[in-house]
Amino acid sequence: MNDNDILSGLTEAQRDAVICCDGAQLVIAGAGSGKTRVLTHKIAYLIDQGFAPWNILALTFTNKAAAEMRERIGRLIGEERARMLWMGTFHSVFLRILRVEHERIGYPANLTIYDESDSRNLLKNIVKGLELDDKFYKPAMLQGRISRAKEQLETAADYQRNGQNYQSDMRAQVPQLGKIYAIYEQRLRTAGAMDFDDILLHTYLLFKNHEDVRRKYVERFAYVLVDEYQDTNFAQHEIVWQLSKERQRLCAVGDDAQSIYSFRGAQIDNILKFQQRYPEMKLFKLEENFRSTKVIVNAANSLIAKNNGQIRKTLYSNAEQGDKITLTEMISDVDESRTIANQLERLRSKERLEYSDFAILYRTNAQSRVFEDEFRKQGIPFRIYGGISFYDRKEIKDAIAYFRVAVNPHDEEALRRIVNYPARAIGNKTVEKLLAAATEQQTSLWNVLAQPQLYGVSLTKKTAASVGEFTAMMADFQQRQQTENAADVGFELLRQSGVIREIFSDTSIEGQARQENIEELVSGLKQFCQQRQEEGRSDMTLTDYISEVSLLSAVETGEGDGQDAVSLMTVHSAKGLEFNTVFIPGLEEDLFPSQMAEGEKAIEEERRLCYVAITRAKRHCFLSHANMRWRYGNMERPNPSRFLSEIDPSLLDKHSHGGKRNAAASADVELPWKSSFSAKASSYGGGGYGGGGFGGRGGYGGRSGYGEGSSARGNGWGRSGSNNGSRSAQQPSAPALPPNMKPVSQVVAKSSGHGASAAQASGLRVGQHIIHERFGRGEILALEGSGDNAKAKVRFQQGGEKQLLLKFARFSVED
DNA sequence: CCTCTTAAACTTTTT
DNA sequence: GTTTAAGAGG
Repeated sequence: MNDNDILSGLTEAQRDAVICCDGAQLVIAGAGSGKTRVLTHKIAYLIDQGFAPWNILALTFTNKAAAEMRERIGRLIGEERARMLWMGTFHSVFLRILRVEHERIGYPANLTIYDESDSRNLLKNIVKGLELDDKFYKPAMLQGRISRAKEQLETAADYQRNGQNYQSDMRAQVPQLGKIYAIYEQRLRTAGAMDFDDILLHTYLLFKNHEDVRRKYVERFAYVLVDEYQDTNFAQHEIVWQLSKERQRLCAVGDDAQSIYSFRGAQIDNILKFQQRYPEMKLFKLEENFRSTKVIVNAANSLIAKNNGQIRKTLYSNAEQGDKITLTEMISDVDESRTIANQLERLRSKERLEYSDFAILYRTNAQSRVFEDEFRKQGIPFRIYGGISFYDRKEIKDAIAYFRVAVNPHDEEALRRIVNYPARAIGNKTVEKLLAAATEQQTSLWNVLAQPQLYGVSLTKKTAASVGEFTAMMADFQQRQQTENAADVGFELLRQSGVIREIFSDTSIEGQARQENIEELVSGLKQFCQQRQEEGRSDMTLTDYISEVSLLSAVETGEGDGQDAVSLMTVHSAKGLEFNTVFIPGLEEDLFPSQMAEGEKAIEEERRLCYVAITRAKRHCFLSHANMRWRYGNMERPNPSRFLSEIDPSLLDKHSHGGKRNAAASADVELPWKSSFSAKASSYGGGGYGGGGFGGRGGYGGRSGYGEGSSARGNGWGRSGSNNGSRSAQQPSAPALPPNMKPVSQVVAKSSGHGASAAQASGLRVGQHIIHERFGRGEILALEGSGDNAKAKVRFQQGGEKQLLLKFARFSVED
């Protein structure tokens, strides 16, 4: 391997960034500009220049990114050498270091990691112990505030010293937070556990308080590379500085336009601060996008241009112009999923694409549901990324908790989880008693459990026997796991503890799923050991396994990437990926941008998120928004996202479906393209996307019959008057309502929202006969709900019983 | 001490 | 609509 091989195939801009190895460099790499290519080739180049692989530290944001980079580097310089690189996420690399240097920070080498739910449990427990009101001291909120402090490298002592924190805690109605933080920190320490933020905080403190240790790692890491620098938080920024300040052999790669993690403490201006901190640094910009068509790049540019304060750069594409971006207005979320499925199939056969060329990128995981249903119905293979992770399942958490206790018995959260699972007569009361003693005497729950009498806890004979048996078993495994491999100990532990018996005695459907999960976990253990054996490594104890598994994210856990399937994932998970065709549904206010996004800064982040979504597409991009969406068990009528009107309209091809917002909801927003759609939209009208949709979730969408031909069409929701004149061009056949056929919604609308019952609001009563526009004659069986949710249960002469949402249902009362 | 029922909260993104 | 937590009863 020589320079030419490494440098050939790079553009001039890329090559410049690769071969500059003196002093700090900041590479601003636009979406699709070959960022990973620069990083991998640069590492190969460094090794070619004489750097040893084990002297190079490359930090990424996700394990997946690290694995992919390692593989690509392996192809350049050979796998063996690639394996020797220090490459991984901030958390995994520094956890590894903390284990080695544990004595310096007063932690055991076998420290375990608390995930968010562990942390939250602990906080809940602390709040309870302090007898504070958990209405004000909400665990999730406390966790957020403590996390933010840790990201700012503030220890509990620092936190309490800083008066501003107290002010802010007073305002948030949690004046005791400083105390809680201090106790939290102490309890973590007693448990030999760290939360995610601690990994960074303690790394920082380690380097800060132990200059010799810092020097050791400065020596080791002759060259430091950081991917996705825009996603680093303050702690990460500082640690990088600790490691690179003398030699400044540092290369940071990032794109401020793709910063989407500020909610988690990422500071976009770390990139700006980078220039101040490393004044000699050289700036490189990669502005040519090699991924997407001109249309897609320009559309993304037009959107992101609405943001202030970014590093100036102009992303451009030399690829073909490409098709316009399709923007479709959908009737409902179900209509949206169906339409997208159809668009997908049409494009797939037209361009002979694979399913894996497609991705559905949504804002929230909850949105995956409708697509799941629809794709299953149509037989479209799909794969959902994220959501409930494998490691979030109860049975897996339980099993892992056993592993954690075998590794680190003081791990309180894990211990509490398993001490009475499977049931072994160590009930809540006993645990409470033991825990109280442990907290009071500043020791771990395990210590008290192992020697209750020593800590002044008296137990009944029976309980004491159970406790003794349990602690003896776990103590045995704590010994064994130090020498035996993870697969053997892990399985034996699950068997001996009774977990296997417990899981496999349940033969219900759910029970079988749990069995499969446990089997998968065990085979994962085996794989873990086998792989390391093949690599000639000796680190395959449960400790090694646990520390790896605790830092995996949902997106990274599943396999089956080889299957030909459509990818369903959140925009966040899609960062760094690319697809031939991308669908972005749910572009609606309060969804994308999220309703949680308050203030201009938050909106800008949502806009960057949308930018990320669009730039995942290589050739085709479909945007859509629905006029009705089922959320939290309610039907909502969202407005189109502001982002849609921010994209250069000349790059959009706008379509609309029949169903329209009703008068009440549509008066406010006038879509810019409302008046323009006409001819093109009709091509969508013909299919089967007609009206379809009355009443509850079960009723609308495919189930109760869309595609009933023309009768259903044009009879969508509340197309009454004020809405749109232009529509008539498309649907001239929309009949005027018969005089007596008033949508009840008009009645309901007046009195809704004040808890008026269905009966009160509509003036309807049980037993009345009605004539429904589509379902015909029927009798009201029941009225329920109130306001917008008022529903009537109606039995129709043809078509059986249906739930009608009075707000939308169109019928008349039979005289 | 366990299990079943009912109430409540909560749904943005993740190392 | 969903999952999770607390309460009552066995």
